[in-house]
Amino acid sequence: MENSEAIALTAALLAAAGDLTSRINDGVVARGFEGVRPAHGFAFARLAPDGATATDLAAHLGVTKQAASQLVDELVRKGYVERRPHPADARARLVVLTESGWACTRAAEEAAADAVQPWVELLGEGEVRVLCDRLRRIAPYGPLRPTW
Amino acid sequence: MENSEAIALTAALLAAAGDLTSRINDGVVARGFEGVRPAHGFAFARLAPDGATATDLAAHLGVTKQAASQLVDELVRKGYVERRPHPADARARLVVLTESGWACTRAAEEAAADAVQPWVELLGEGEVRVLCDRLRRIAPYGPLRPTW
DNA sequence: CATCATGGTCAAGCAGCTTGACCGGTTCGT
DNA sequence: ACGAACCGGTCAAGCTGCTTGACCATGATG
Repeated sequence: MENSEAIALTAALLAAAGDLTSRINDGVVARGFEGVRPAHGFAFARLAPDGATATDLAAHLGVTKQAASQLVDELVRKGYVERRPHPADARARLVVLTESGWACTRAAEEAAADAVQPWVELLGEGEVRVLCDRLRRIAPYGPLRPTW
Repeated sequence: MENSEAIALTAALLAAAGDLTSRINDGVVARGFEGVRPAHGFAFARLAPDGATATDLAAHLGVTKQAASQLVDELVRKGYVERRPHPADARARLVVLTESGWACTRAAEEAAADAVQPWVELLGEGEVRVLCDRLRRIAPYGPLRPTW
């Protein structure tokens, strides 16, 4: 594979990812959730199943625990999450979604579905699914880090 | 397509893009170009053909012209680009790559090829090419904006 | 030639992150 | 059981890369 093709692939990947991300974010905002940033979405993804500690979140987002804690502060202020005492460790605090946080998460999923809609129309549902499969086989799925 | 699949696709896309980007950056640094960030790569991509003005660059990167100008300052300081008088507009300055800038660009292409290598081994060259084609048909290829 | 648009710069400020120091609770070795 | 090291969380200070706002000089337009 030629070098320039590799660059083109990277650019296409970034453009696609950026496009989807900003569309989803716009969709969430349009559904009435103000002041949410894409980073919050990634936090929600980690918090949704059973909650998580700030340190867990930090590892997941690829930032320091202080940064994660600040992000949690912000989400608390906006009413999307709350801190509860951790059932098994008195040092830790379990961060869980509030009802509003769950609503926002659902909104994000709807917005995501809307955002991929044009792709489905262009490539067909099967192709999109294949695309997704390929990507998931490739991407190590580590911490989500801001890449530039 | 289910909502949760759309989210999974987005996550996979972001993970893949982030993975590639950071690998390329690491590869460039490993080739001896210090202090380069992924953002510089996007600037190089715009500057490479015939140079560009700071305002062009700003539009391409999705930032203000002041931010673009600061980025150019940084690249000048590091010796990768230089500002020349614009041949057709006395207000403007044409930013062009120096020899070192060209070397860095070539290094980035090599690093990109290396970064994609595991994908090729996993999916085969044809599949990767198809993947790339799909993405390019989808992504509007607008300004490259930091997405979160 | 008056007016407005455009490329660029200077200056100030801010958001989101980092590093460093620290406290209280937990875990482990002996 | 007890001291040492470890770990989750917070406070505080600082930095980087960006933004907004004001401004100047040149170019385009009626």
